[in-house]
Amino acid sequence: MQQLEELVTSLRKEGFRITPQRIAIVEYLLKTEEHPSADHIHKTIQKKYPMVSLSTVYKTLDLLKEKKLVSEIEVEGEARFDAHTDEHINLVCMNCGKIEDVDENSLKEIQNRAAKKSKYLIVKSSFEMFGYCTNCKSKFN
Amino acid sequence: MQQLEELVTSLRKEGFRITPQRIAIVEYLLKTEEHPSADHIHKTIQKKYPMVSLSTVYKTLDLLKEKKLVSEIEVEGEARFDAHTDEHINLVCMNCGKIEDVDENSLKEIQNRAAKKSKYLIVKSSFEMFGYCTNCKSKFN
DNA sequence: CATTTAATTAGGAATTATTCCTAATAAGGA
DNA sequence: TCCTTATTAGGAATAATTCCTAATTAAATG
Repeated sequence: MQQLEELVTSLRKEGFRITPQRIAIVEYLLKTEEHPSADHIHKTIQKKYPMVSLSTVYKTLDLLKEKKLVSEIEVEGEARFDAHTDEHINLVCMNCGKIEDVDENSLKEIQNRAAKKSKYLIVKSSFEMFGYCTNCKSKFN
Repeated sequence: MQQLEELVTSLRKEGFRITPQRIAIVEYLLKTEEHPSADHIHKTIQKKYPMVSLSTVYKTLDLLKEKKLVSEIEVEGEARFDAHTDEHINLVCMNCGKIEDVDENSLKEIQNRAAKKSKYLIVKSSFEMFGYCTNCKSKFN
């Protein structure tokens, strides 16, 4: 996801209104590496902007997903969001829930191969790995 | 997932009871290619065995997951199950919900690379691609 | 085969992430 | 500044999953 200014102007050009709620959400997503859930986003930005409702967070995330400005991954029945939209692997810690991104060049190639084999028209991919992060793995060996 | 008999004896050896409910669920999972949801499994086996409750389906799926006899993937807030437990790519049709498996040799290698880079201890992976299947894609071009 | 007992089940209630609904608000063009 | 209409807040509705408990039953034992 690009810079805040570019983003705002591009959304405005498409006829979307730039509200303080949207700015707060986008701003937070741009600077965090946490892969937050909707609820987490809501709680976090409420500290700074108390008047943001959870339903607005959901609605804004829908918009950003549609514009492909954020990507979504599902972890344990909960959606988590990320402004890193290139194809990458998400590593999910099964203990603390932390998610780390790992770049991997071959994903596009794999996607092409799968598309050819299956004859599906592929729109997006999601690569997840589950395990234990460096902090947590010592507890589970 | 192996044959029914092997499975049953291996579970029994571990002290689990072999109930008609569990047999029905395992039997169905072994023969279908549908990647059914818990609810779908429930509805399907109820035709043959009317006295199987949804909570038993959920509990049995938990057991099978723990024993790594089925794998789970999440699609649109719903878990779908598959007796195909080797690492593979799941192609999900965004129109009809059909899921197709595609084998891909390089997944293990990618997993190893990601583990090394991130220092995570990786337990399982999930590779999903979303798009339109051969039947549905003509409607969306 | 009858008895025992602990695992399993049915059924519904509780939980929880997400979506839906609507009146009130406010962004941005005129 | 005014007007139009997209957006929001807040809570109710929805739906998948988990939890709870009394009743059932698999299977070990004698």
